[in-house]
Amino acid sequence: MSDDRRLDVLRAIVEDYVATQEPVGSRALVERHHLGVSPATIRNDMAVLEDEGYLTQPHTSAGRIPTDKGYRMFVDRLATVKALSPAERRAIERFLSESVDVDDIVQRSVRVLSQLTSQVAVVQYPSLTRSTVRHVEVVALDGDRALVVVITSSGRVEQRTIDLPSPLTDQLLADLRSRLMPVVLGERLSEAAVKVADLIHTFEPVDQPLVAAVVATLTQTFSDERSDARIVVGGTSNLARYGAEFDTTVRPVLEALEEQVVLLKLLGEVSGGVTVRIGGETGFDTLAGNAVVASAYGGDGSRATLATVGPARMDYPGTMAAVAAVARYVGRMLDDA
Amino acid sequence: MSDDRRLDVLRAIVEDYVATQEPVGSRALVERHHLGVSPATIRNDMAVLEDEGYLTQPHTSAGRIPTDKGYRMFVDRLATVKALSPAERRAIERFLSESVDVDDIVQRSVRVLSQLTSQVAVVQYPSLTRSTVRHVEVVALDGDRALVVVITSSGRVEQRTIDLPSPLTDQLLADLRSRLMPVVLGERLSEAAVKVADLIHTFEPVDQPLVAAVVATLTQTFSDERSDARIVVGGTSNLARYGAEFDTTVRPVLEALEEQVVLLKLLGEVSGGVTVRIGGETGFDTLAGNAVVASAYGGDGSRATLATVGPARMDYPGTMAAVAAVARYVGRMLDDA
DNA sequence: GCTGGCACTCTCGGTGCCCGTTTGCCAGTC
DNA sequence: GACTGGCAAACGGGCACCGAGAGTGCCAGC
Repeated sequence: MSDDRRLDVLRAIVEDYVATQEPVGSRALVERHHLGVSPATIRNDMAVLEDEGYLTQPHTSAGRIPTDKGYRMFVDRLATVKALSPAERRAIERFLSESVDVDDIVQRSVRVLSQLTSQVAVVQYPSLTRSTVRHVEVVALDGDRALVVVITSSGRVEQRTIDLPSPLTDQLLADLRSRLMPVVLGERLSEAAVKVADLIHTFEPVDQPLVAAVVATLTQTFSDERSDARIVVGGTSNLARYGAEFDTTVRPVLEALEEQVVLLKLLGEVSGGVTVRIGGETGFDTLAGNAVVASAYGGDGSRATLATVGPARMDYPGTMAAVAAVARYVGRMLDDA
Repeated sequence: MSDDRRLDVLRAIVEDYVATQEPVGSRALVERHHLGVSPATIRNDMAVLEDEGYLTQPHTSAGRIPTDKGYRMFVDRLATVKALSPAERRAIERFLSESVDVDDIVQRSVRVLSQLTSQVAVVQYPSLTRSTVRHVEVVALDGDRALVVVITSSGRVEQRTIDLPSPLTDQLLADLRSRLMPVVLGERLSEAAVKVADLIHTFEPVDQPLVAAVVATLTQTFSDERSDARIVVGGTSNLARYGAEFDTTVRPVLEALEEQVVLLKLLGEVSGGVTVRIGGETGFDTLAGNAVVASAYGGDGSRATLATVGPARMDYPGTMAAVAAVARYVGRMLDDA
């Protein structure tokens, strides 16, 4: 028996099932694909594929549908890459290039990604930790309070209000500014957090408590993971395409998408290019029947992740192409900015 | 025939229908509420209420369900105010008080509001236009670019990158800073936008193009509506409680919630305290069968709106109480900060 | 190794039936 | 005049039943 044909059969089943969303039988298969053999032969292949765990049948006398393992095989070895159309590329590029700031880039990415894939899109804000310090500002507020603002190379602005142990004099404020900037400018956030700590001892003992308060806040801001934790979700109305039972399929996904923890984990384990995780591979039982297509984006200054979440029975080549394309454009935009 | 009893009947029907989600018949009604009359009498009342447009029946031999007009009457004249339990109040207060910044406050508000009401919650960012300028910063970037940062009394930070006609010298930068701040500090954004424009002429003619560029960006930032347009949506998984048909009830709502335009309109027309809009009153056909409970929050410095969206058959007293309470706490927090 | 044929299984849609609920109406009562 | 009890009629939900259709597994034959 030819192994090649069996794989062809698996590919054909995945493609047909994705297209029709209905279990595919041996006859329909030979009719739609010119496999050159009879349904009976296909049935034998199917039986083997089922034994090996690539296929399953909903009930005894129905066609086969792929298992998670089947999809995995399809993605790894059977799918042919599908490039986006030039029109789609242009649309992505044009839409994203109208962004006015980082918030806007993220918003637009979510939108374009969900529209392109008809799935739920998830985009993480550009990472702070790998980016560098572009500016630090300390602003005196009323009373014994101050505002610390950090601006990073990725264009993000983080601010914190602090309660000071004593009032901030103009003199000290100027001092702080002039000494802070040279130390941290251009440093990676992790470096800056260290360097700024050394600064305390260069001030007069009287001022040290106050400086320490400012420095503590800065350190906290520099090493804050929260901006990584900012994740935007869009396209949830695409969940309607599930068509099927609401409570068993859509609801768990909606709930998962509202859990920061889940989102972070889904996006966190992506290192390089386009990664696909199917069903149990996501690490969440509630996402059974679903798959996540993710990709890192951006260079050192803004590295983070974006992804789509959709039914396991999705158009993998198309989705992967869309995710890759959006990741590429978003990365380019952020690194240019 | 007693008008009072008819209204009691309407109230009872709304309450029962909200609780059971099933059409309520005359017998069930007399059993559950001690109305002191027989089912037959109730039937007569029901017939009148139906004639007047407060009730309808899904089909000939089923119980009655309230119409939008029926809910409206219930909300306006029949609902008894339901206060939140002390435990709930404390929970809201504690959870919100842990917020570290404005982003966080908004996030937490959405969360607490959706959990409290088991509905979809929508919270608009505090308005910029009514708040005042706390700080303005101009930062020189590489080349001929600069970053303008505006910090407002409501704690929001807005930043813009600008391409300058000529390089920004240290001297000019210092000049800009020292002259900008006194002019705009404490001014309302709308005022500041005007005042800052007058500033151009106080600079040397050579510098004016560059200053003009900065001022233009500032003006734009001051009068930018975009931050009003930032709206966070949460609790969409509560839509699962609709139980019913997905495509006809849940999908339109999900789609509406992804449309900024719709959200803005829903939140925009709320002036004072808690406002309820039922079915067609929302102005969107796609929200038929749903109701929006909204409230403005915050004082002059941060005025904006939050709301919940849920099925018209909702627990109005409870939802209204929750919306009012969250609005109160959020407003307090923002005005303190 | 592939094929056609055949018996078997299972789902799905349609039909008919019964049951319970609720209504509307009417005649009777306080 | 307002309320009540009784009663026929309407209607949906649930259930069993049936036949059609699709698909499988297996086997004997090429």
